[in-house]
Amino acid sequence: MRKDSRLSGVLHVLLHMAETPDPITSEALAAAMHTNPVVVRRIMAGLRDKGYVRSEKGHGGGWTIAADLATLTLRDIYDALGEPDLLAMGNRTEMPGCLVEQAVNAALGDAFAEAEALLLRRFGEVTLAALSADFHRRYLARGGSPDLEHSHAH
Amino acid sequence: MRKDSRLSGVLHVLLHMAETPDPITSEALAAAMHTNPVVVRRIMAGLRDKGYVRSEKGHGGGWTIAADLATLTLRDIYDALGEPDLLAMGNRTEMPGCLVEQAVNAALGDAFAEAEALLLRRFGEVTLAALSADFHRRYLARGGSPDLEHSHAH
DNA sequence: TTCTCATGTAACTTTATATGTTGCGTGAAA
DNA sequence: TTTCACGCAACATATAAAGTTACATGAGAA
Repeated sequence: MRKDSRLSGVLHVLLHMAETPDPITSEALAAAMHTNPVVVRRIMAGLRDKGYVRSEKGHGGGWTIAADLATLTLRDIYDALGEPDLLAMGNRTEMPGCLVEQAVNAALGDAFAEAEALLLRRFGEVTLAALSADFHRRYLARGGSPDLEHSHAH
Repeated sequence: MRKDSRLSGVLHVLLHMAETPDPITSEALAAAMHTNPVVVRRIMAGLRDKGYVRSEKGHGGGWTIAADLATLTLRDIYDALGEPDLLAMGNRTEMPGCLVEQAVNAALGDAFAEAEALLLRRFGEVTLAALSADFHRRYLARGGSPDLEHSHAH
């Protein structure tokens, strides 16, 4: 299974948006992430529906943040993406008639459920404001020279 | 990404094998799991290499357990499968130059690492003997009638 | 009004991976 | 020597993320 990087991607985009009050176009965000504008719009659609971001068409249009980063958590973003699968493994069949498989499912299912709960709990503990603050810490630690530092020129 | 069910499948197979000292053919195991004999051989190959099971060719051949179920853990089986990915999500890029992405990776990476560690810890706590015992509990609870109970006739 | 910019969305392609299938070779027992 | 069963390579299928193309829509600029 190819790993799903939408959460990672959308957080990246949001933190960039947090650095400026001006709208940023899908194209600019896509360039920063080395991907396609349509991909950006696609992963942002869920966030727009939840009201976390706003999009404007036409000249001067683009994406802006529409929520308080101090209350938005990674969990909110994850949910807005449609709660994609967290685990790459699962039981072969749910609700099996075979008792052997029931025993296996019970043991694995418990572990899987715990891991998922742990992830969701962690997601719920991290606000976007905290993430942004961490970025600024790294920014200063790196010397604090101008935007070049967090640009994507490679 | 489609979910990986090899661990679930191989445990199912092992518990069936634990119910009899006689060798069981890939074909019989495949029938129990509603899959293909080649798939069974494929997921069993790693366990054979580790010495957890043995395979014999020819008449009366098939698979037998070659290890002590009381010391074999789900973690051992997981490792024998080649330690497949546990999580369906991951960071977009490892070692990014972008500080924003570094901050995102750090936050998500911590959560991911914790969840993986939790799963591996849980896997290490469950022996195949415990799994088998759980099956026998379920078997008795269900009335304990003959093999029909854990057969796969649907 | 007309042109340009930027999003919205559907449809298609690409890529990666688990799973399913076929075919043939090898060794062991009847 | 025939049959059984595994070993394994090669190919096919299914699914989902990611990338791409094309076109419609709406908003501001000229």
